[in-house]
Formats: sequence, structure tokens, C-alpha cells
Amino acid sequence: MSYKRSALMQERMEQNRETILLSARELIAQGGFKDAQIQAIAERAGVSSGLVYRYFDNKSQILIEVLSEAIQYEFQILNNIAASNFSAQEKLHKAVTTFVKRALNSPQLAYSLMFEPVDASIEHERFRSKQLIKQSINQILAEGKINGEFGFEDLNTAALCVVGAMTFVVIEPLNPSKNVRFDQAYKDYFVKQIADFCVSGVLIKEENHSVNIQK
Amino acid sequence: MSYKRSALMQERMEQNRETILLSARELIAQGGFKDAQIQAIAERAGVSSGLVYRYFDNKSQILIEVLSEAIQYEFQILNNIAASNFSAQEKLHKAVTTFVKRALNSPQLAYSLMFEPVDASIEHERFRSKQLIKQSINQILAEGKINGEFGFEDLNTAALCVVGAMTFVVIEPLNPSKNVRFDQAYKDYFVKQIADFCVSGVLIKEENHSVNIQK
Amino acid sequence: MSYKRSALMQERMEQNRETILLSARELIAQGGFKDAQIQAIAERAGVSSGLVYRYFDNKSQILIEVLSEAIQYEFQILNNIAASNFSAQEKLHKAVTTFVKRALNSPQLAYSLMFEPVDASIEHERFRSKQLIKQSINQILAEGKINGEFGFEDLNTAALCVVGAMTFVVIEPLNPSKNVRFDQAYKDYFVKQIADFCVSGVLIKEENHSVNIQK
Amino acid sequence: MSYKRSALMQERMEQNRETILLSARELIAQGGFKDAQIQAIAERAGVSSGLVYRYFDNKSQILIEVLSEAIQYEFQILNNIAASNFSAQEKLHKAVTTFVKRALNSPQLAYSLMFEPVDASIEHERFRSKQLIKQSINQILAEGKINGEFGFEDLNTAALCVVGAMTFVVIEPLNPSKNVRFDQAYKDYFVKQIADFCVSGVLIKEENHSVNIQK
DNA sequence: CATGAATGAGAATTCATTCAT
DNA sequence: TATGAATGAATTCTCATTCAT
Repeated sequence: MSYKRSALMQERMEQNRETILLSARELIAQGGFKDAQIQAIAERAGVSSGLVYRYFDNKSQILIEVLSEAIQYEFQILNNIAASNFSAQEKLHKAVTTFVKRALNSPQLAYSLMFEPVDASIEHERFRSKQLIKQSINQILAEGKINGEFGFEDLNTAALCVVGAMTFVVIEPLNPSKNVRFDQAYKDYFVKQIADFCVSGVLIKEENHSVNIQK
Repeated sequence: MSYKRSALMQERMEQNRETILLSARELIAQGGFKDAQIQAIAERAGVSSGLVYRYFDNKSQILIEVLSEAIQYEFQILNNIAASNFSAQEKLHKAVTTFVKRALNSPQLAYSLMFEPVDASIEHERFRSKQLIKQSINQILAEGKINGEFGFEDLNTAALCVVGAMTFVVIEPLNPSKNVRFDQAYKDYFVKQIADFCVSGVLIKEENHSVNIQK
Repeated sequence: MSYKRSALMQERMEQNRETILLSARELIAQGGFKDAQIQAIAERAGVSSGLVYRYFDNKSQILIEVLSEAIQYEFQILNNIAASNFSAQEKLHKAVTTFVKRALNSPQLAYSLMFEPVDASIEHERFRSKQLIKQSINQILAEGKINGEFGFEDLNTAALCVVGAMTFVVIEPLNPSKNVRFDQAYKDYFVKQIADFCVSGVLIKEENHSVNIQK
Repeated sequence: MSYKRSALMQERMEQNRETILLSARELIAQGGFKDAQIQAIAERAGVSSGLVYRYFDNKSQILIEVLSEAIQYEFQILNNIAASNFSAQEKLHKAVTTFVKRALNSPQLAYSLMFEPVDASIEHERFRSKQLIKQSINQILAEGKINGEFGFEDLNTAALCVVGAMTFVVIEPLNPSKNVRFDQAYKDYFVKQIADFCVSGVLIKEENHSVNIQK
């Protein structure tokens, strides 16, 4: 009997944990970290605020978990693309396209995960998360470099640029004034431009266009 | 007599105002907006908290001023580049190079100015500030498009990508663990890569490399 | 089990709410609204300042509740008198007597409720409260006017005069120096004079005593 | 020479003092004591805030002086009426009429002087001021009592009632919602009602109307 | 395990008063 | 005498975290 209950308990606990995380994630997606207070998270999860502390040591823990979970998911998607059989530039194009498209669906979440500041403990985790994303891009870029598709010099920097472009474009439409909810057609066009930009950015160039400019 | 005093006072006040702004700016540069509390600002400026309110209506005012002052300066620099006599791609290269180089000197500040969320009143100002930066890039891109140097399709999106790349790379070194203060040589190399990336991203391409990928 | 606790909790919370209100009321009764700060209220109630905000949205809420509760009570008393079977002048006499007698027990409270200025949100509630008092008097006066007992001309003005007299006499003993806590006998005498005055003020007069005086 | 300057100084100082008081009075008349901050007073008076402290020990001093000056003036007016050659009831009628009419012209000032709470030091002065007003009324009432015009019992209480009625009616129109700026005609009518009420309140009554009511 | 009442450390802002000039 | 910059105590409200039940 205590067996059975224990199992049920276990299950319920897992469930609670998930519900809390989901609740936190939704709140962040709506209003950023600043709207994800313990009280609000608990309420939305249908549990007491006290219970939250059974599952998480403190607020940061929750945020960290939401963060890493979300990024982990994106990471897998990107990784799958990186592991596919396309050419490097095709992979890169697809990676950027996919990431941006997905992120555009909840830009506030994307912004919070990538940029919104919180305390140091989370910042650390965020860094790791971002590294994952960059790692996927890195992999694709490295492959392209090796097989001669890409012509950039510094792998890491190129990856930063790609990640920078593809995250920035997502959070920009967040702007309060500019409530341009673009339609699907434009969205597709928009996303393609970005991917094109990123691919172009790393392709082999005929002649070296880089300019010598002294500051 | 009251002449001289007035002048001295005037000077001292100007100085106070500057000191407070500087203090705020430094605090932001160290720990972001969240560390720029009135008390802290005042203390660092060597004045009482009450005095701060002689010079600024409220906290937001201070932050806004720091923000707009900083961005305004960068804007002018970019604008000068945009107005110079180089080719569009040279300008773009120089713009990115300059911006990144400068921003690398206080990445936390750059981060706060570009990304850290604050209350609505500041957000509005920040939006305007960011627009300025993008506007400069826009101008260069538009020119290059017209004279056939650049081959992107959507001006606005291209600008977003450039700004995204050039701001993201700056905040990345922020991460807590990786305190790699790279030396000047690497910094130059780093910056050049980024500019190269951005220029490549918008250049005319021989064949269309963009790939048709269905999701 | 969770049954019992809930009930106990419920009770304790109700009690807390009441304690806070009582505490506020007592502070007001001692030193007026200006002495009823959150900190002081909480301390006197034996709770933390934060807890106060579990029960009330903000300070104004508390004051409003104290105000309206107190006035509501007086209003009911006056209303009962107005609804009784006495003659209008008997009712008026009784109303004034009762009000003044009760108010004399905590004149500072009476003063604050009737006169002490506060922010707009409370002012609005106070206005409503005062209206209630006046309304009771109005009712009695109207009745007396109709059945020929009273001879005033303007109902509203007469009510103002009555309310003015009966509230002012209460706050007068407030003055700091003259701490004359008169005995019960004098109090009764005092109260009767006031009621007499008010009744006389609205009674039918034999000849018109009003005098033509040019300013 | 130092003679002359001293005289000029003296004069200027007197003037400053007056200006400050006037400024305070005006501010109070507009927004009550709460709007009469040192800074605001000084500004309106065209002097520095520091200078205010040359003429007054502290803020309370100023308010006290405004208060007593204003009341003193009203007192004289009432006193003149009390000293005139009319009958007591004519005097009373006139006194009330005059007071209310004057007060209606700046009800906020009247309210502040009579009711708005401030710190204890002022409260004391306010009491004295109010006493002056009551004293005038007292005098008229006493006279009427002696010569048989008036029939009240307790002089002091009757005076309180009169003062209560005549001050309360003034502050009532202050109410925010009820912005009835009555015209001159109604004002006259209004004022007369009040005076009538007060006179009736203290007149000899044919039969004793007072009712025996046990609490 | 679950609850949610209770805590209390902050953080922004105001304003009488002082004092160097 | 006159200035007004400078001070800092005081006050409201928020929210992560604890703990009795």
C-alpha cells in the first residue's frame, strides 16, 4: 500500500514540478522575468507558494531550469540540423530559418532567455545556454570551413555574428510602439533575408572585399 | 562679489550634475541599471540622495540621460562615417569596426543601453536610441544598395542583422566565467572579422546561394 | 485536519484584519490621520508592515474603511431615530443629542473623520460619509417642514447648519490647553443645549425676526 | 549714512516679512497648509528659502502668523459689529452674515484656518484664534441674554453652536464633486438662511419646545 | 506533502532646515 | 543681509523566503 501511494506521490510530485516550470515559462513568455514572481508562478500552477520551495531551492533555480530547458530544446533542433545531410550552407540557412521562425512565436520569451538580466547565478546558466546555441552554429560553420564552403577566418567570431543576427532580429519587434505583427508571408520573407545574410556573411568571397581602415 | 560666487556655484552645480551622471554611468557600466539605485549613485557621486533630486526629477530621468548621451555620441560617430567619402562597403566596415571597438571598452554599459529592460518611460527613450544606431547603418546600406555595391533585398532586415551582429558580439564577452580580456592584437583581429562578416552579408553575390528549404 | 486549520486560520485572519483596523482607528483617534502610518499601525497591531498589505491594498484603503465603518455606524443610529415615531422636533433633538454624546467620547476621531484633509481618494469617501450624516438630518428636517413643525426656508442650508453646529461643538474641546473633561452632568447639560439650539434654529417663529442688514 | 541705510534696511526687512506672509497666505488660500512649503512660499515671495529663516524661526511660525493675522482681522470686524448700536439679534444676524460672506470668498483659506490639522504648536495658536471669533459671538450673545432678547441657557455652548454653523457651512462647498459656484443672488439667500438659523437658535421661545428624551 | 500567513529588508521620493559663500 | 545648494530622516509599498499548522 505504502508502495502504491509512494508511486502515486512520486507521480504527483513530478507533475507538480512540471506544472510549476510550465507556469513560470508562460509567465516569462508573457511579461519577462520581472513578471515571474513566486506568488504568480504558484498561483498559475495551482499550488501554494510554499510548495514551490519543495521543488526548488529558490526562485533562481526555477528560472535557471526554465532557461536551460527551453534552450536545450532549441539546441536539439539545431543539432539535428547540424547532423543532417545537407551542405553546410544549406544547414546554416536552415538553422537560422528555423531558430528565428520559432523564436518569433514568443519573442518575449526569446528575449528573456537571451538577454533579460537577472542575478548572477542565472547569468552563469544563461551563458552556458547561449553556448549551446553557438555550439550548434559552430559545428555547422566548422564543417563548411573545412569543406571549403565558407571563407571566414575566425570560427568563434563568425558564430557570434550569426547568433547575434538571428537573436537580435527576434527581439527587435518587441518594441512597444512598433506593434507590427507581420503576416505569415512577410514573416517568411523576413526570415529568409536573415538566413541569406548569415550565409553570405560566411561564404567564400571571390576577391577579398575587406578594407584596410585605420581608426 | 555675488557675481563671483554665483559663477563658482554655477560651476559646482554643473560639476555635480556631471558627477551624478558619471556616477550613474559607472554603476550601470559595472552592474547594469539594476545596480544604479539613487542611494548608490549619490554615494558614489559623494552627495546626498536628496541632492540628486535637485538635478533630476526622478531616477528614470537620470537613466534616460545616461542612455541618450551615450548613444548620441555613438550615433554621431557612425553618422560621420556614413557621411564620409568612402565606398559604401568601406563605410559599413568602418562603422562596424568603430562601434564594436568602442563598445568593447565597456561591454556591460553597452549591454544595458541596448538590452536591459527598464520601466516604460525609459524603454521609449531606448527605442529611439536604438533607432538612431540603426538609422546610421540603414543609411550606409541604402547608399550601397543604390550604387550597386550591396545586394540584399530588404533594407530594414539587413540593418537589423548588422546591428544584431555588432551588438551581440559585444555583450558576449560579458559572461562571468570567461574573463578573457583579449589583448589588443586579438581585439583588432576580432573586430575585423565582425566587420567582414557584416559586409559579406550584404554584398552582391555571384550566384544566388540561398537554398530552398521547406520546414 | 486541514479542515480545522483552515477554520482557525480564517479566524485568525479575520482577527488580524480587525486588529489592523482597530489599530488604525485608535491611532487616528489619538493623533489624527497624520499619525496613522503603516509602520505605526502595524506595530500597534502587533504585525509586520508587510502583512498589512495582505489585508489592504494600500494605506488609503485602511483609512477609508475606518472612516466609512465609523460613519456608517453613526448613520444607522441617526437613521433609526429618523425612522422612529416621535415628532420631527423630538427626532431632531434626539439625533443631535445622540450624535454629540457619542462623538464626545472620541473627539479626535470625530474631528479626523469630519475634517482632516487627506488625499483625493479618501476625500471622496469622506464626502459620501458626510452626506450620509446630513441625509439623516435632511430627512428629519424635511418631515418637520412638511408637517408644519419647522419653519426654515432652505432645507439643505438648514441641514448644513445643524450638522455644522453638532460637529463643531465636538471638536472644540479638542484644543490642547483646555483639557476640561467635563463630568457627566455637565456633559448632559451641554449636549442638551446644543440640541435645543438646533431645534430652535429650525422651528416656526411667531413673527419674522430676521433683520434687514445691508453689508 | 549708516543711519540712512539702516532705515532702508529696516524698511526692506519689514517688506520682506510682509511679502513672505502674504505669499504663505495666498498659497494656503489656494491649496491649504499642505501646499505652503517653505520653498514655494519663498519662491512666490521672490526671496530665497534661506531668507525665510531670517524672519521666522521655522515653518510653524509663519503659519501661526498667517493664521492669527487673518483671524485678527475677522475678529475686528466681528468686534465692530458687537460694539455697534443695533439690537443683539440684529448684531448676531449681521455678524454671521458678514463672516460667512467673507469666508465664502476664500473657503479654502477659511477651512485651513479653522480646521486643517498641522502640528501641535500651530494647533495651540489656532485654538486662541478660534477663541477670538467665539469671544465676539459670546459678547453679542451675552448682551442679548441680559437684555432679554435671547433665551439660551449656556452662553458658551450657544456660541459654539453659532460658530460651528457659520464655519461649517463655508467649508462644505469645498467638496470636490459638488462644484456649485452659486451666483450672488443665491449666495445672499444662502447667507441669510444661516444667519436666520443662528438667531432663531438663541431666541426666546414662547413655550419650551425642548423635549425630554432619555437615552 | 501542502498551505499561505507572516516577515522584513529594501528602494524611491519629499521637504524642513542648515550653512558656506 | 541674502542665497540656494546640500542634507537626511521619514514614509509607502514589494516580494523572496520561512514556518507553524
